[in-house]
Amino acid sequence: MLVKAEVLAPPAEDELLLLGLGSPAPSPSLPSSAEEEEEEEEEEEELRAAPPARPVEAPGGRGLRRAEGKRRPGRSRGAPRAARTAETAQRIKRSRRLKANNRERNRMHNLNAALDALRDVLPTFPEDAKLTKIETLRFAHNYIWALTETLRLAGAARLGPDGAAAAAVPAEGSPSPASSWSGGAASPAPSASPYACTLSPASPAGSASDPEHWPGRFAPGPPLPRRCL
DNA sequence: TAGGCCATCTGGTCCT
DNA sequence: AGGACCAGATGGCCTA
Repeated sequence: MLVKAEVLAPPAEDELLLLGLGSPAPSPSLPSSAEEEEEEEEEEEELRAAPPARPVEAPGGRGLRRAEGKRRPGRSRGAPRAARTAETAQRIKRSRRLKANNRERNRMHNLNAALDALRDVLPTFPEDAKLTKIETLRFAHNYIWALTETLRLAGAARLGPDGAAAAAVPAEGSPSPASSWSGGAASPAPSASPYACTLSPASPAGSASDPEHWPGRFAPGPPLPRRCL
């Protein structure tokens, strides 16, 4: 998956253009590590091109005073200072963007890893069925609700028919975890058996008349979802 | 082929 | 200033 995305990621031609770099042999399919390397190189290039104390930005070239005695050879052929400054600014901007992209990518990878961890603790059938992100979240929500109900019922049974509310268990009528789900849609009906199909993400999710709780392939009744059911 | 899902990029906003 | 977070846009892959 990750590999696919990275391999198929379009070559950042515009980046190279913006950077004004020659052609650093950009393979159309840059693995992320290579990409990062390239970015680091860009960073270095940037630093080389525009170190913080670089006098280019200083008006009047104050910073050059030091070397003012001898004119730097060969510089005269370069782009005008203003152009170079603009180019440098653009490079810095671009570099920051790339860094931000990297962080964002990592952030999403972490998020996906957490989602995978969540998938791992959710019972699915067949075993290797992979829930989508939204399915995972909904299923987890419903699953927690079902477990909570189990505890509650078990507690109630232990305390006898009088039904004193079991400690640490949601009292009857208290909002189930689903109460704030799907934009405040009603929680799973207490009367509905949440255990009818615990292995299905669809199990306890609200009443059949609640479309918010039965989205897409989780909708009750035929057709059966291609996964998990 | 349309629609769903996904990864990534991007610019904006908020926080430290 | 820089990083985290977020939402919109985009494009690829897959399935019905």
